[in-house]
Amino acid sequence: MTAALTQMELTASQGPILGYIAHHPKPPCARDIEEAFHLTHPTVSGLLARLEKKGFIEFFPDETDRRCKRLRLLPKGKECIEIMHQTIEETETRMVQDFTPEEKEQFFNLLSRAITNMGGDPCRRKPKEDSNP
Amino acid sequence: MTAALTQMELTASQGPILGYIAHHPKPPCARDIEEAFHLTHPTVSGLLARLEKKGFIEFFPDETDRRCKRLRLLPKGKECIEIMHQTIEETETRMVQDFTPEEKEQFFNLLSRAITNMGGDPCRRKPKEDSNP
DNA sequence: ACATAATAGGTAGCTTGCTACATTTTATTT
DNA sequence: AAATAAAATGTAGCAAGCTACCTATTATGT
Repeated sequence: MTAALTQMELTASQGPILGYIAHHPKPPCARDIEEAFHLTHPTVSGLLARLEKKGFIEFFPDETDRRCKRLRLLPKGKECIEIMHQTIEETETRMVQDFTPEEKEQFFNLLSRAITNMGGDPCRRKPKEDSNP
Repeated sequence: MTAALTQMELTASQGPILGYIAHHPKPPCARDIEEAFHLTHPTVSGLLARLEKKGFIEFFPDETDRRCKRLRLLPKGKECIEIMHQTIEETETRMVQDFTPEEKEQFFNLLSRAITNMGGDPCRRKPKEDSNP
């Protein structure tokens, strides 16, 4: 994934930010990103400043709240989203390439429980079902 | 773990470096740490400089090779090792607290294979056997 | 209505990761 | 033996994480 991002002049941290903006129903503000990624606001500030400087995103003012700066992708940013999706699918497939369907099921269940035991978010997304059962 | 380290005035990166120095048969040099942790030499340089400044370690010259600076723990550094060991054991126990022995076995096997599939080091240490089987 | 709280964001300065380039010492080659 | 290559480390400068403190705006409480 990092290799794919590097080719697009993005870093491992910047890529997921673009993904978040792309999939958010309404244009998010910096605060939304802080919560989604569990980052502090100075960190997000810097990330967004660099994404703006490189022409992936732009800021625009919220209509009612003059404190918020809303975020949207520029065309250069939108181009990256599909490539990121492909890369995620390829990578996840490879990770469990030699697992049987039962092993996949077991693995994701046990891993989710271990993450929960450590106090983490279990997982954002369910693993894909096998297309040939 | 980070909480335990913070109490000792160590960061999450500095703690494992102390552990490595403590368990290395001979006093290591910066190069050994680069390889063990897959870090670049400027990163290691900075870490060691801060550990030295805070009095956890000291440098001393290699007897035959004037390029190397060997590393050893100072008393303040040695005190941290046992606390780190305890913390690791407590944390690992908690992670799989509600797993049956069979689930533990399965989990570590599947996780090792997934890591291998991603091109990583499978694991440095085997999970502990149950003491009451 | 006005004082106070909470919220969104900015800036400074630190640690830890990196790449790229320079220096010193040791090892190799011819 | 001299030239060259390899190895260990240093330094500069960037990205991305953090805490701590500041400003501007909005929301709340009396």
